[in-house]
Amino acid sequence: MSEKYNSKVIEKKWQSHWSDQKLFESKIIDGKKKYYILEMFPYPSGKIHMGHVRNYTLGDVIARYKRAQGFNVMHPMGWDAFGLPAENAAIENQTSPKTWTYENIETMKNQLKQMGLSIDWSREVATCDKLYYQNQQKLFLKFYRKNLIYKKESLVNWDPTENTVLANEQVIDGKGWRSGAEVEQKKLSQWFFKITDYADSLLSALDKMSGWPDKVKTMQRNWIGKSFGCEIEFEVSTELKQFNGEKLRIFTTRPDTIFGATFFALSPFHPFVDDLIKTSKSLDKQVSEMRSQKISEESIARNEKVGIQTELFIKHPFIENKLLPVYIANFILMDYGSGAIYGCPAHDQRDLDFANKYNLEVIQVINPSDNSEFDTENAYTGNGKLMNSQFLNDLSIEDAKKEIVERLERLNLGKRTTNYRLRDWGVSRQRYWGCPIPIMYREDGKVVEVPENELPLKLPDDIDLSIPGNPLDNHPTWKHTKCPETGMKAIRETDTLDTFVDSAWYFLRFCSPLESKEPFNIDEVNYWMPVDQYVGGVEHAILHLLYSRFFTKALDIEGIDEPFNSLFTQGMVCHNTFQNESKAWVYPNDVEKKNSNYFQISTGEQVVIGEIESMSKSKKNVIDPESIIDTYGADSARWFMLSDSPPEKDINWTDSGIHGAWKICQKIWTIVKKNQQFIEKKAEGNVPNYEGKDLVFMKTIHQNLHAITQSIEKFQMNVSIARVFEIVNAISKFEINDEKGGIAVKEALLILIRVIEPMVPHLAEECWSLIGKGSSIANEPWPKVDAKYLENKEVTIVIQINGKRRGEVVVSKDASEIEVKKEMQNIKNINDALSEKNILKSIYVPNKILNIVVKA
RNA sequence: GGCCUCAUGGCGGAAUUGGUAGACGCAAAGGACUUAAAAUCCUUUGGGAUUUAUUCCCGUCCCGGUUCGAGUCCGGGUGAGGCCA
Repeated sequence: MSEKYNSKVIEKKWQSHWSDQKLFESKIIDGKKKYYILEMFPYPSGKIHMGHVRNYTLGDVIARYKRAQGFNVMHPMGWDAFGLPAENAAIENQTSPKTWTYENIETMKNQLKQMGLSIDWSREVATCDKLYYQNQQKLFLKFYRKNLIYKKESLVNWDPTENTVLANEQVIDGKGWRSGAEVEQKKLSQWFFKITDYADSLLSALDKMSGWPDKVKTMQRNWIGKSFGCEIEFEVSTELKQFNGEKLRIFTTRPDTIFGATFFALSPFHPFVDDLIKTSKSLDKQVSEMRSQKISEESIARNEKVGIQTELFIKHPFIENKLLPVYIANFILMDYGSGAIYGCPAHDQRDLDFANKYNLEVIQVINPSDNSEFDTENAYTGNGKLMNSQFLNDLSIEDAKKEIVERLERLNLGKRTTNYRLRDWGVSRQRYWGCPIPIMYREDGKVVEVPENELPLKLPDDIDLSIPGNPLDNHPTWKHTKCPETGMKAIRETDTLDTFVDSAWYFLRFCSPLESKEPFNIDEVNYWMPVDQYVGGVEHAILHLLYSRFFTKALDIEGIDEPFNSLFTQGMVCHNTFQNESKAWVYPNDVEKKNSNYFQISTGEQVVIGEIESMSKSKKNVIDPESIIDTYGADSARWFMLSDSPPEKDINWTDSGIHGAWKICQKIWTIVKKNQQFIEKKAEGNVPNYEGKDLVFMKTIHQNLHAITQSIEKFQMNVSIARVFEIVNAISKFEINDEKGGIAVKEALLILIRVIEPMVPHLAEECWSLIGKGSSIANEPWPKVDAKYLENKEVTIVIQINGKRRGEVVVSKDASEIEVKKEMQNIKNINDALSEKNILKSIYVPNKILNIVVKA
């Protein structure tokens, strides 16, 4: 019994066994119900971290559980392998993005294998493989021909020192991350996917997606941001004669407040402003200053609203001779609506803040229904009746909206519209390590597709990343080509695609990863799609998931409207941060606790314990899964990830947690070992009718089996782990008195070993072979709950008096209220409580509770 | 600032969706085994009171409401977290 479970040896053994047997490779099996489980594929950044361990363990539990339930499970894995970090790493390490990426894939694949995941590695794809991006280029052309892709001018973050476009994450406090230079907003011609064509369908489908968390659906709804309102055209009136009489269009959701309009505001990025700044040097300067500040919805809501007054005025369409001053204001987004508004300070907080700052008129046009006083600091946005509004007076807001829109339409000044917050998806990246865009620009000015038979349009290997700018553009020869049709000279598109494009269809590619003619094989897709369960981080709640949904809809595959049937978003893995005296971050495994202070082991320096944050390389608060797996085993790591906290919540990594996980693995192995020969001896035989404590024992086992099954279905892995503990505790406490007891323990152990397999598969396999079962437990079906153990002949009824628990009685199942009351009379406590009281009524919930309402 | 989510012992968290609050684990304390420690096993563990038992009072962030009955539903507040290209 002193022998210990050696995870290192045993885990290796079973991993080779699974791989030799090709146990988890999947193919179409007609007539068998499929189950496609997918976890978000990782970016090959170097090594896996605890977040991956959690994500993939959760997915693996589902994969193995569904397999046991008799599903034909597909559980693939791949690599989101294009992206900026590879270019940075390549510069840093004097290597190429390709070498760096493939080396990381190799490392991380080995680490994932060490975790014992039931992955079908025969379906592995990497988005940087030319077979993958070749097909992506075909999809690009397909969408291009469907008019779902177009080019337009759009703003980018421009680093003037490095002459380079920066990604959002490379802009820190408005400065370039490497150069420290002030980042400018520069206009560049870029490719866009017309996701807005699908705005309505992406929005309305959410209502039917019951397998998605409400939180994610809400985020997507808000992101799409559908609103009803109208467009109104206003006429400019000014001394500047080139602008006089020009038309400006606005979008508003509150056309009813038009009589409260007291000013007009344009986004600094409005095309009109481009012309306006040409008229004045000082205006030009002020506007470019305003343009350099990044505008987000958050900053608009929080920051001070400032404006630049222009020489323009706007004619009010319904009030004769009324002119509204036109400002260029920092709180107007060019991307939302039409980049212009009229301001109605009385009933919009931003407008009121602005009006107060510039002493603009405030005209109340809504008479509050709650009779609240008119307030010059807080805009009234509630319900009410119109006032000060000519023909709209006394109408409700809804009626006023209808009336004004009708009038505007009749006068040809405006029209009813639906507006979306969602913008088209800009996919151009001025980078090397991405999918090349299969387009060329011919010398006659025509934009031409690269013909399909010339695909893949490959990335060149000989690039120089040390030169600032776009490496493909800098390459001496790559971009120069000829139009295959006309022989004319042409320049290739040197931008590459956003990596979100790569991940917008990988789940389709997994269905037929080796298909060479087309992006995917339609028969395979028809069998496997949609993904039954998708598991990943909530940080992808919007972009990745929305883009994937867009791709799926745009591909127009019959019968497949949505890619992911069910979605589960797991929480992050967190850990304390540590900083030494020079404020440098210190790895937690380099920290020891002495008394109540913390010290860095390598230097002896005292360190300060910081916030508990999501594990990230930059703050070094990472625990290396490799050393954990080495010390405690993959099963312990998996167990820890599943136990205690609900999967959707963030967890803190603790040493005591992993130690506890290791202990229970040892304990399970010990009790199986203890009963090993016994089980073999009593190997077969009919299940007896249990009585007495044997029956109580079997009830405990089956009730917990039932609970484990239910909680896995509900993604409550922490609860199923708790129930496994109860089974283990019950078995180790159980005393075998006779042959029946022995059979009961055998039955219990077989259930235990089967149900732990999704969580700790190596341990389960080892126990399974220990008790003389052949083959792999992964092929065994999930144990069936025997209903007879769930029913009780007797139930405990709680007796309440005035809602307070005063005792309990044990009666036969479905006993009547009269029986319960009869039984109740034997309880002194209750009799005391009822004496000299008037019983007003009693509420009886069969098999649960009896509540007696009394009055003194 | 807007939208969304959450709040239960020393800690992570359960609670059949309105019906015995605190399952299970961790930590802690006491005991057994041991020369000792580790490991393992057993016991106790929300707070308080007392007549120490089928006992009573309080208790799920705070205030109020609905209900025979609220951790769970409704209104208001406080605090924490997420998202806002």
